[in-house]
Amino acid sequence: MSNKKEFVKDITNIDEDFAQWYTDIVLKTELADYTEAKGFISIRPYGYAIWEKIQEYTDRRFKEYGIKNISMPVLIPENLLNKEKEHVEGFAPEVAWVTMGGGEELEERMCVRPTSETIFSTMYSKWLSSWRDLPFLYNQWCNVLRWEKETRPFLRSREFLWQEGHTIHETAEEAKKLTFNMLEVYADVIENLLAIPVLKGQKTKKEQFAGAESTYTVETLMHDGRALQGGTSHYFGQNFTKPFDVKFQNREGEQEYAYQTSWGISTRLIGAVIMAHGDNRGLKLPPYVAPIQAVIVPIAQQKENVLEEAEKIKEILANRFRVELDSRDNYTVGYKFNDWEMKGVPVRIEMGPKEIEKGEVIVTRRDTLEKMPVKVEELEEKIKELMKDIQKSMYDTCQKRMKEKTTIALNMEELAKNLDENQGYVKTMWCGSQECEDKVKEVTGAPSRCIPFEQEHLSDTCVCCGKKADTMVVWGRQY
RNA sequence: CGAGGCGUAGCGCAGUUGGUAGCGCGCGUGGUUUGGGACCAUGAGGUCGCAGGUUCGAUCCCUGUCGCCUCGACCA
Repeated sequence: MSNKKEFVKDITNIDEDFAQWYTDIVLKTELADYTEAKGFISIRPYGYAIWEKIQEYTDRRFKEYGIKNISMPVLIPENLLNKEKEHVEGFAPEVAWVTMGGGEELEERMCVRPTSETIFSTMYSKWLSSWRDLPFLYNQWCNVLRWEKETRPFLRSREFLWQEGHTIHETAEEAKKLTFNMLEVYADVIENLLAIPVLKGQKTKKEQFAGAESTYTVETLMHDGRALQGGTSHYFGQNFTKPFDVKFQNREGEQEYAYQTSWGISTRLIGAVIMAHGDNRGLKLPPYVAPIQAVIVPIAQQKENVLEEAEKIKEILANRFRVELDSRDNYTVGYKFNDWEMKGVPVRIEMGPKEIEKGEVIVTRRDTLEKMPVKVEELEEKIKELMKDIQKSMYDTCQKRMKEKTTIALNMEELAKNLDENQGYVKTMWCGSQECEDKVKEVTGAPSRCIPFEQEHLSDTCVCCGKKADTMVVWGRQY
C-alpha cells in the first residue's frame, strides 16, 4: 500500500467539507476543545498564544491613541440594560440572567454582560462633570456572554474573549474621528498582523449595532468565499449619554450630553486566521502572529552530537524568534514534519549528521513547502527575511482570492447567480431602502456586508427595485 | 425554534435473534528503530448517554429524557 503521498490523515479535505475541516483543525492542532458547559469552549495554550499576540499588537496600537485599560463588572443590573430601547431589544434575547446570590433570590436580577455600553455609561455619568475631563478613552479586555443557539469554536460560542473600547468626547466630530481611528487600528491588525486583507465600510441601518448612530466594519473573506466580520467600530452620538445622563458643563457653561463610541475585536479573529489561510495540510499561521515561528527537527537525533548542535541552532535564533526544538524521541522525523505542518509553523529547520558536516541546515517554508539549504552563519538573516516574505506572500494569496471572488451584479438574477457560483462579495447599486435589503436577504440568503468607503458607480438603478440608486453596497454570505 | 441522523474505551467503529462486551487508531512500559506519519513484545482503559418499564436477567425490546451532528430562521 502506497500512502507516501497521503500526508494528511484524519483531516477532512478542505474543499469537500470546509465546516468539518475547520472543526478537525481546531481540535487536532489543539487550539481549543469543547467543554462540559454546552456552547462553551476551552481555548488551549496554542490557541491562547495566538490571542496573546493579537492582544499585544492591538493594545500597543490603542496606547498610541492614549487609550487606557480598565475593568468593569461582569454583571449588569436589569434596569441598566433597559435604558436604551434599541439596545435592549437587540441583546435581551441572548443574555444570561443571574437571579440568585448567596442562596437568596436577588431583588433585581442581573445579566452577565453581553457588551458593556450600559455599565460604562453609568460610570461615565458619575465621573464626568466638566469639558475639561474629556475625553474618556477606556478599553477593557474581558469575556462576554451571549446565549447563542448554535455554536462553533471561535466563530460563535456562548462566551468569547474580546476587547471593548468605550469613549466619550466633547464633540461629535471628535467622537467620529476616534471611531474611524479605531477602525484603522483594526484594519492594521487584520492586514498586517494576521495577513488578511479587509474591505472597509459602513454597515447599513439594518446591520448596525443595536443602539448605534452608525457602525463601521472591516470585512474579511474566508477560503470558501464566505465573509467574516473582522471588527466593528460604532459611533453612538448621544444615544446612550442621554438616557444614562452622561453630561458635562461645556465651554459656554451649559449642560451638554457627551458624544460616545465603542469598538471591539474578539477571539473570532482566531477563526478568521484558520479559515483564511489554512489548507489540506492544516493550519498556516502568518509569522507575526505564530506562537512558534520556527521549529527545529533534528534528524537521527540519537546519533553523535545532533541534539547538541540543534541546541546551538536554537540558541542562535532564540533572541530574535519564537523557536522550538522538537527533541521528542518517540516520534519519527516524518511524523514530526507532518505534525508541525498541521500546526502551521511558518518555518521548519531540519538538521542531521549530513548538515552538521557541511555547517548548514535545511529550511522549509510552510506556505510554499519550498526547501533550501542555509549556511549556519547566514541562518539568522535568512529566517528574518523568510518571516517577512511568508507574511507578505500569505497576504497576497488572500488578496488575490478576494479579487477573484468579488463580482458585480446589475440585477437580482446576476446577484443570486454570482453568490451561488462564486460565493465571495458581490457589489451592486442600492436605493437605500430596507425593503430592498430584506428582499435580497430573502431571495439570495446573503445579508449586506457593508457600504464600502471606496464607492464605485456601477449603474443608475437599484439591483432590487430598479429605482434610482447612488449607493454601492456589497453583499455576501457570512459566518 | 422547524426537519433528518447518531449516542458502546480518548477517537473511529463492530457486536450480542436478551445471559453485563470486542476491533483499529491513540495511550503506558521495555526494546529495536529514525532523511516524509516505524516495528515487536507487553499492559492500562467501558456501571454500552441517562431515567423508568417489560423480563429470572436489559447494552440489546418499549417509553420518556438529555446530549451531539447535518440542513433551514437569528447572531461578534
